[in-house]
Amino acid sequence: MTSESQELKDAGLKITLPRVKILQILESSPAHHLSAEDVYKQLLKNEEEIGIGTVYRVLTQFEDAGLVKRHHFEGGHSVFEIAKTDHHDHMVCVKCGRVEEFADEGIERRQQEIADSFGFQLTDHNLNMYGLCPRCR
Amino acid sequence: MTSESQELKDAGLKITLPRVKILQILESSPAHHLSAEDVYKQLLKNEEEIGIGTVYRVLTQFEDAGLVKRHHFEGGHSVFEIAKTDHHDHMVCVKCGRVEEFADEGIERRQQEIADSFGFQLTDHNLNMYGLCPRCR
DNA sequence: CTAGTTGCAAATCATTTGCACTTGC
DNA sequence: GCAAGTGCAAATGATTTGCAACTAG
Repeated sequence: MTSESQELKDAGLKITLPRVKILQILESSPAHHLSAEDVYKQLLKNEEEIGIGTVYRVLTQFEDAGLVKRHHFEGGHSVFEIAKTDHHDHMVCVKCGRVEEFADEGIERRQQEIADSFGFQLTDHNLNMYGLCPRCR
Repeated sequence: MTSESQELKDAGLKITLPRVKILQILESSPAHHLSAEDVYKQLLKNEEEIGIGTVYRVLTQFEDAGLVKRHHFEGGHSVFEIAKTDHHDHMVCVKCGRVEEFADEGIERRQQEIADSFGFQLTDHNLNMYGLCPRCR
């Protein structure tokens, strides 16, 4: 059994061809953040007969199962990212769409302090920065 | 001249009925963050003959003019907020929806340093924290 | 076998746009 | 008066869904 199949099984999902293929794409893509359309295009390139509707369905199931994380960046469409990495934040190029990931201990700590000062019990947080990347500026 | 008219004038926008009405709604609404649909519904309630297309056009103009700030929250649609206050971030209660605004000079500075280290020229950034507020926890 | 899954196309939702008709200045 | 602004409806782009055919267990 492939590692993808095992992951699906562990997540409680039936092992089907679309799910395995989409999981492979998410895991093997050099870009960490893919839109549903990106995944679909990659499937077409691999000559898989999988509809865009199925791509959305599978990605949503993966999200529910905790296999991927969905982000709503500015600019209209959602992007999906494999959820096995540690917490990190994002810096998005508004021109070419490139996404850089970073984590900063100081910011994390300060966020917690601020939440504490308001009496908030944090469940999640995200910091997104937008701008021009070195290549686009 | 009403204060709304003056604000439009200052922003370099022609004073038209849709713009004045929409600005009034944004300023008088108890909720700080409104979707285009929210604004449209409020206009209908006030029996104004303003189309949803115009609402989107006006909100986009307001954004360009710096009168409002657009946020992309989870769930697909954008929300708009009057931009009279300085930059701040948001802490949202996932239970009651309450939104606390805060600004932290240390975090702001650190964000800029991180962007610099990546060679990014920032145009915008936002930090959203989610959790339970004191009343809900 | 049969409940879950998929492909496809049609439907939906948020948002944008083309165009003929107003309106602000 | 005329460019800018608006209403409306049709177009768009992203995502969802209904349904008959298909497949994993």
